[in-house]
Amino acid sequence: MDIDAWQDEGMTATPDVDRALELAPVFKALGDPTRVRLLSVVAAADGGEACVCDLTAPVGLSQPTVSHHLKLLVEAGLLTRTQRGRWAYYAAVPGALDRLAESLRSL
Amino acid sequence: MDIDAWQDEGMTATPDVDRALELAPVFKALGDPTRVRLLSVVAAADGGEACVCDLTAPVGLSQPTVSHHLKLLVEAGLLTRTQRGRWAYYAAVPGALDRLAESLRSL
DNA sequence: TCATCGCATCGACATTCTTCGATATGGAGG
DNA sequence: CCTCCATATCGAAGAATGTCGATGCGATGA
Repeated sequence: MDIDAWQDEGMTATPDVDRALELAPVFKALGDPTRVRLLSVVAAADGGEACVCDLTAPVGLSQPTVSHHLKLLVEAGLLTRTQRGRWAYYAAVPGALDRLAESLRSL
Repeated sequence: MDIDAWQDEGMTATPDVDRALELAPVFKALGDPTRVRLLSVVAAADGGEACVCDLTAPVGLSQPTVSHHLKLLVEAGLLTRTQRGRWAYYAAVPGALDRLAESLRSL
């Protein structure tokens, strides 16, 4: 990568690069209509949480695909996963979107 | 697609789907560190605009690659392109990021 | 008019992503 | 235990993405 090249030259990455590198993956997680929709459905769900079985129908995709997208959203720090009984409940991370919006405004 | 399936069943797409479909492409444009960086460099540039020749060095990529990323950012409605002489000047679309941040907060 | 400069486009390649069906895992209940 | 049920993981296929060198194109200046 270019950044590695910089570091090979003994230079330290600028704050701009650091912020871009930590911001882009979150945006990438939001870069799919299905995931934006999942986020929206989860946030609007009763109690602020929903299990996978409640999410497959709204997005119209198979269960494995929905589980995959949910995993990406968790890895991006936008959703949490808690297992209760045999169900996995997904909920929005409080303030995550607000913090992201703030980073966006000060970009 | 799933949405087509819904429409085949005589259902109209919900506002959620519409918003996800118009929001996701913009987030996808921000889903690459290089493009986040380009946006930042352009915004911080003198006069709020920069030509391609000023942008290749900061991101450490080839000129065709930078032009490609800039095109994506323009298509996403985040940058404008104006040609003056033989230079192409890119500038941030005023308020675009703020509007995006707003959509994000009300997601 | 012709050479040059800045940038866009093209063609190609490797990588990543989206999606699915099939299968594994693990908790609940009989 | 053994069987269901809800999810996760796996493996694969097709599409999309990031990157580059080579080339095309419009504008400038000699």
